[in-house]
Amino acid sequence: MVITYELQKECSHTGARAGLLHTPHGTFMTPMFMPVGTQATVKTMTPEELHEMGAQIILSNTYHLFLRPGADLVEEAGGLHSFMHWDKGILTDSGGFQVFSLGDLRKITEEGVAFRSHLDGSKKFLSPEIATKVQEQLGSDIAMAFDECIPYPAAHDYADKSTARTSRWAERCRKAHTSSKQGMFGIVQGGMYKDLRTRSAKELVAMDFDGYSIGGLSVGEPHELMYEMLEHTTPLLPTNKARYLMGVGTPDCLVEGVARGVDMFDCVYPTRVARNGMAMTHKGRVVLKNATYVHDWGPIEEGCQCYACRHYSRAYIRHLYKAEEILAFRLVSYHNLYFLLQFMRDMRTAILEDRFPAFRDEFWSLYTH
RNA sequence: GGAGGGAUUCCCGAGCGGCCAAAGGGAGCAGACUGUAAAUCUGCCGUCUUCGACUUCGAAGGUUCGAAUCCUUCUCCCUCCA
Repeated sequence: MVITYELQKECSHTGARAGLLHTPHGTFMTPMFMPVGTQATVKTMTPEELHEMGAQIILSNTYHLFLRPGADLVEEAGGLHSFMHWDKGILTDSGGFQVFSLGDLRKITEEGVAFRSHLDGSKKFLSPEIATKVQEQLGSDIAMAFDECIPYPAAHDYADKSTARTSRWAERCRKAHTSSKQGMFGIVQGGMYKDLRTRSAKELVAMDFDGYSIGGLSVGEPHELMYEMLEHTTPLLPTNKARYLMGVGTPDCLVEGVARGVDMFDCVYPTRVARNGMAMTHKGRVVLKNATYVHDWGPIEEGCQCYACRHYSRAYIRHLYKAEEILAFRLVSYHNLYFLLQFMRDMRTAILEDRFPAFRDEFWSLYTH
């Protein structure tokens, strides 16, 4: 198997676990956060910077790269790693999320999904087989099965049919996948229904993927509901494989996800929010654009060792935002990613030292919002 | 010296008798953002405690039921002719 998970330590009070994920591009520590680089770039960050902040695996996206520049071109470049100059892990999302987010631009059938390109309106088609093929061409370390991310709220009947289809699609992906240099994860769906989550998990586990992700969460439902679904789902997954909660990236959800046995996360949140003027800290959000920071000469977060915090004040960064200077986006993207990456490292250490519950309590005592 | 044009709420700029507290931008302020159609989107933006009331459209007078819009004078800007 190309991708393997090695469990190192389980928390004695929660489901939290620390482990190692072995991939063709290195062994990475879990729990981990994966920065998102949809279009073969983590917006505004160079690979050197990602390295420096301790990023291990980054995400990229099948749908977006399929449309532009096209899988053939990336293949011609020698795959995504060499195309974008990143020598660590890459996980490619299958395009399943775009099935969910592109709304009217797409039409789902048993065969696959017909898209209207958001770039030029042209007709495109993605199926389990095509998504798999494209990901093989991209050459990521981990490919994701092509799924449908169910919106929230969704009726049981719809969620039922959609989840069953996602399973059939997963089976097709499994069959279509031939690469020996790439692993593939299955995606558990089921909406907010436990019976469907159970069925989905069982069906996927039977297909023996290299890891399992939990999809269709963090789509607008209350956090408590997401935690409940997670709590129900992770125990259904094998302990010797990695579990990946897709699309989650605020610190509160990360701790609670880890507490429920999740090993991997990804999210656009830190980078998107950075471009919109907000920094993430242990105390919660800091909206750097706000007038309160005009004369604030302290760093984004006191004690943070990131490049931005070591050299720049909130007042300066606020000025950069107001002047629409690109450096603001870079500095805060750097900080937010660093913050989450460090946060995951701290969690991992706490798990290894068997003090995760205390870590979690301390986190909640500081965090607001 | 002569002939025109113009002064609008923080800025630019529409309005040219009632539907105007006054379009639209910008700036400012605040909020949202969770497998990225996102350097995006939303709200507020004269004062007062909401309905509503009150004070505003260079200044002062005037016409009118009613004026940012019409008239008179004044102040300041701009263009052209000498």
